[in-house]
Amino acid sequence: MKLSTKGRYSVMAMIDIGTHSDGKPVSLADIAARQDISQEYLEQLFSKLRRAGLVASARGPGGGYVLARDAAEIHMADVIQAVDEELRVTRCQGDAVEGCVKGERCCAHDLWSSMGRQMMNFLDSITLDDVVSKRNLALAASIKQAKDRHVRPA
Amino acid sequence: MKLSTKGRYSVMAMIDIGTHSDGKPVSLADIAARQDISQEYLEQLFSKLRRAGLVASARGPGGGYVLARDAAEIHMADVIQAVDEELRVTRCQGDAVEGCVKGERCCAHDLWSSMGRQMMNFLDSITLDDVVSKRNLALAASIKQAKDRHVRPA
DNA sequence: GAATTAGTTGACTCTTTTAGTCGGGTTTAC
DNA sequence: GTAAACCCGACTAAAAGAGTCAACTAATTC
Repeated sequence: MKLSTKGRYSVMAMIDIGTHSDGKPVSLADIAARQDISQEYLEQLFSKLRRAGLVASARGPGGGYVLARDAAEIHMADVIQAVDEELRVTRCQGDAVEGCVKGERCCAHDLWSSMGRQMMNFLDSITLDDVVSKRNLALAASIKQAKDRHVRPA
Repeated sequence: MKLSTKGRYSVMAMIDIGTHSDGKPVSLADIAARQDISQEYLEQLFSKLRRAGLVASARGPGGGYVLARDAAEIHMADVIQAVDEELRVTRCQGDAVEGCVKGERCCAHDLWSSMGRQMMNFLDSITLDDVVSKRNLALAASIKQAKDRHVRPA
């Protein structure tokens, strides 16, 4: 139950671009230095981020990466899904029933799929802009309050 | 971003006990057969579940495991934490700042800790009894509705 | 147009974690 | 006293995670 460094680093790098780009591309070398991540590893990640349409690249001197769209239109779920491949909590989720016990829908099936939806909703509700401008805390708090009203109903 | 089989199997096994025990202990051999999990592996997991005070064991013939307390008092978070050690999404969460970039609090820090809280709240809001009696779906739906009202405020 | 900067790609390696196995115990009901 | 169960630690194979390396292409600048 943990996020891999791929997801973490990608989010950090996206925040870095959001923070340091003023229209100009940001080079991987700069991100690597600021965020203390190996540049070669970043290259792998950005290859995926680019293919996912989250960043655009500029080659040559002065090149680097820029956000492919407005920071307010980039959701955390997009970033993590782009590099981490899947957000599924377990095999036995979604439509297919494979992976459940003996070909049947396992007893915990609904639990896992609710949980997956829950996390997905959370990550989808926060945009890169929220994080860059530190608005996430307030948002998360409001969600938490909403949730608390429904936790363990008496 | 996925749950290990430890967590999955443990929940399945706990549900199995909740379903098949009528006061009597349930043997690991039975659980293993019904849930299609290796008995030796289950032994490892139950060693942790027992130490966490979630189940109690009875040795000798006719022995096995029973829930250590009422199913309504056992939360999914307890089960998963018992075997999966930690529910932290990243290293850089909680009080300590180690693991963040260069000894400082990294830019995504608050995001990860909100997310951890979010998942924790979810798993803590669902009890073994909810899952055994299939009540989890309704609960999850109510949380989801509450959340939707706060997502992406205009 | 040569040099340089920087992205692009794929393969490769090292390490850690996961998922399980194995072999021995100990307790207790019958 | 024996068989059914739990109990425990060590071991291992396979997969995933994390990171490196080398060679290449594109664009800018002098």
